[in-house]
Amino acid sequence: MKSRRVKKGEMLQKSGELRSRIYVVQSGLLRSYLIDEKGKEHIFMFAPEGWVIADNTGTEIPTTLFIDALEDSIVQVREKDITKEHQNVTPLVKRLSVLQKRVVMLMSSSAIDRYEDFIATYPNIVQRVPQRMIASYLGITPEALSKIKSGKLRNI
Amino acid sequence: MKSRRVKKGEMLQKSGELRSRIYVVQSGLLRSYLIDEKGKEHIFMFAPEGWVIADNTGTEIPTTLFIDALEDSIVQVREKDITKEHQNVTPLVKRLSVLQKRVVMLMSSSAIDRYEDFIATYPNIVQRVPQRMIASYLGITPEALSKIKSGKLRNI
DNA sequence: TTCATTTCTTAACCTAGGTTAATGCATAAC
DNA sequence: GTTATGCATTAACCTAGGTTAAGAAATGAA
Repeated sequence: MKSRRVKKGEMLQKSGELRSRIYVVQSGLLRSYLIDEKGKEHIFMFAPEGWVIADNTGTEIPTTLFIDALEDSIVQVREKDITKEHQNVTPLVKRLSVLQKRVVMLMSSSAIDRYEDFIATYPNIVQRVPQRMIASYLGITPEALSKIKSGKLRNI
Repeated sequence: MKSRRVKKGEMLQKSGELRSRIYVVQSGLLRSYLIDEKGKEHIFMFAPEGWVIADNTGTEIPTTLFIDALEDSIVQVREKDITKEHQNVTPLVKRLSVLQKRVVMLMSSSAIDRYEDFIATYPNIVQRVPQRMIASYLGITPEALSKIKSGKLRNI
């Protein structure tokens, strides 16, 4: 079980790769994100200590996400095909459940509600990453996030 | 392995239940959806022949979705805890990948692009369900979908 | 069949959030 | 130190998509 030191800003995976790995974060902070056709960056998830980050691992589908470090980090790298890890279905189901909630939020909640949910769910990430990345995770612009924080945008 | 006949409109699972099952659709069409705080319905997924539909199965998390039949259907009901089905990790990973794409689309694409992607991905579902359900799946109103179809809303 | 309910579309108007641009701060690079 | 680059905020303006409402078409119930 090898661990690896990653410097802030270092890229662990690029979109389009065929052999993706699973990264278990032991310390620090990683993120996965994509770049759309217009060149815009969208953060898919943050992974602080204890979290797992991966993308299509164990399928023939090429990766669509980039993974890099937002802080100096130590990560455990699992080369193994996720489908071969019989015992680890539960984290998969948990990730499904997290993703399901994310879809639901994106479909049914305003940016304000999503922001409040984000703060409640990831209270310790808010101070560790720039505002523009939180905006990116929420699916809004940094300007809109500023409006929300200053109360210029209000839920009815 | 028991199969069950379900009449159109019949409810298979209600939000809030603790023991959820896995439904494998053999014929017909199921959907899962949620109802938000404002009482609005949001379709989470459609499941035609061959698809699997489930919600937090194998976790302690209560279900958040309703599941019902949009057509008379025959479904295989699996009572078994999803985590116990060692060999079936691949469908889980595939569902993760589908959900991941859904999040990405909701974050980065216009309603028009999402509609076109929906048609390309699920060509045979479009004719089988009412427009308002497609709108609900896309995260827009039926009125907005009408605008899109009549060309009154256009991508730049 | 008839009446009622739901579905789809159109139109007028409205708003959450995007875009553009300017300004003040931080970092980082030299 | 100075200069440059990136970050956050604000403001003016814009637009995708929501809301409300009304009419036509389809579906269902009795």
